[in-house]
Amino acid sequence: MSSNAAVGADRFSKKPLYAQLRDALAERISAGAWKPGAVIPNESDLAREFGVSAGTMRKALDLMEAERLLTRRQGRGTFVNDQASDELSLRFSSLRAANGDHLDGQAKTTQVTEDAANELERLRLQLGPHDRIYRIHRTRLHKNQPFMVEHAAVPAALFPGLGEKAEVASRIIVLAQQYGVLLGKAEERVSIGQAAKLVADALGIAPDTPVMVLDRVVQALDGRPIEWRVGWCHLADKYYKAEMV
Amino acid sequence: MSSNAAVGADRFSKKPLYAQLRDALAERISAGAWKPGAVIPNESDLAREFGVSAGTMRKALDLMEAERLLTRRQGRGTFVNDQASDELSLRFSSLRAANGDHLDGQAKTTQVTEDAANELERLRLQLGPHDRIYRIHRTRLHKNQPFMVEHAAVPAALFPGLGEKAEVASRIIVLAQQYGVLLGKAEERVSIGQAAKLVADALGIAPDTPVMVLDRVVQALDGRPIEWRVGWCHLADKYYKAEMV
DNA sequence: AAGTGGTCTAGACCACTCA
DNA sequence: GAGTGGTCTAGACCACTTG
Repeated sequence: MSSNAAVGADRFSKKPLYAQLRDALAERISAGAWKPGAVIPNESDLAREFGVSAGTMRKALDLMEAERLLTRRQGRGTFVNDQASDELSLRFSSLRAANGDHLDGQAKTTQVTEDAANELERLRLQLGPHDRIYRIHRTRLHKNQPFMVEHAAVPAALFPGLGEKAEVASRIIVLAQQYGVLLGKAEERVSIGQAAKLVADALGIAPDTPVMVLDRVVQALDGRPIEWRVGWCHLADKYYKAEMV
Repeated sequence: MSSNAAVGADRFSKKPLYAQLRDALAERISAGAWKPGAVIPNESDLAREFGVSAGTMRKALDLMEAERLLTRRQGRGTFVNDQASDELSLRFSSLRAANGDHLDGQAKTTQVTEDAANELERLRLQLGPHDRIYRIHRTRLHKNQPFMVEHAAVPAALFPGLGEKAEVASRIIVLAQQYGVLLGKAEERVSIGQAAKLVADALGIAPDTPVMVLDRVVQALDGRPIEWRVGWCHLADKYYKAEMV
């Protein structure tokens, strides 16, 4: 009984109830029904609304907290995370100044173009032969000094109208939140290369200077690739920080 | 009532019961009472033994699974993880061959010496002025080609008698399991340097060739630093892989 | 069929926050 | 003091594995 009707037409879904609840709640965030920073109803109200026990609803909320969608605070309530906050928006920014600080977020977007995805882009973004992408070229600055040139590609289907926007968010995390895309994990390949002429010019270094090459794919919460980005970084007085668990 | 006496003299500990249970169970693994690969008693037996409800014991076991101490399999039982297994022992090995494979684990240990920790070592390993360390020098090989020179330092107090061993495990994860140290996370700083003469000779490259410098501190589960390692890596046809969540 | 972990329920009580 | 999330309990039932 109790007929989880409210959880949607999950006819033959084999997912456990708490996972279905998470999906339903995540959809509310993605669709904008619950805004970043807002409080959501308390556990028992939500449990009642969905016709499940409080313990099951708690398990769903705990899951979403681990996925960085929510923050729960005893005595206060449960809040929708604002991915644009300082803390969360730097989640995938691995470069650090010599003193350990994050590099500040200034960026200059030099180009946004739409095109059919080439072979490499289709491979890295798991797209089909007719899918289109936006290519974004950017230079990142720290204390007004350029330190990294970036070429990014994002599936056009996920970010409709991106080419017409006056300002494109310089962090994929912020961009994703604007388009209702929930972020999952990212994977980065770090290697050493030599600065090509265009990169060297933009960074103010000599051509063929060794640079760190950052090749990163960011996934949505459901695992779909969202962004493929290659960055060429002049590493003077900086380092790349990785954490392993 | 129910007097969690079995959980130990936790007089004024403010930790929740499930966290105290985790500590008690982790101690059994650390002390060798439960061996790597072995099955441990089922949930309800453990709950009875410790005088807690099955749900609380489950929460402790779930925690330990997330910490990679246990593996639970429906219908089979709960097993102590063998940290020396292929899967787990490569947890902190971020270097990959061009095809994405892990580099094979051959290593040649060239030196193990005991000494007082110098200033840098005390800082990185959070040691006091009189603490001693073992310094380990190693060269790692892939397909019989040396690709990385490593200098590691570990607190002598945690690995007593290490200097007298005929063979020192080449992975900190394996070494830690041998000494009953439970591992937590690691943090790595990646930068670009130039091969010093000794490094260049060991790797068979020209001095001053750009190399990737891997500066890593590995922590125990309780947060204590266990190993500080600096590696100089010739990156030809390889890359460093980072995952971000 | 017996034994294991995984899910779900229902309810009590505690710890924290804030008006 | 009212409201929130956090802990803990007790028990039912399900899904999977193995003899």
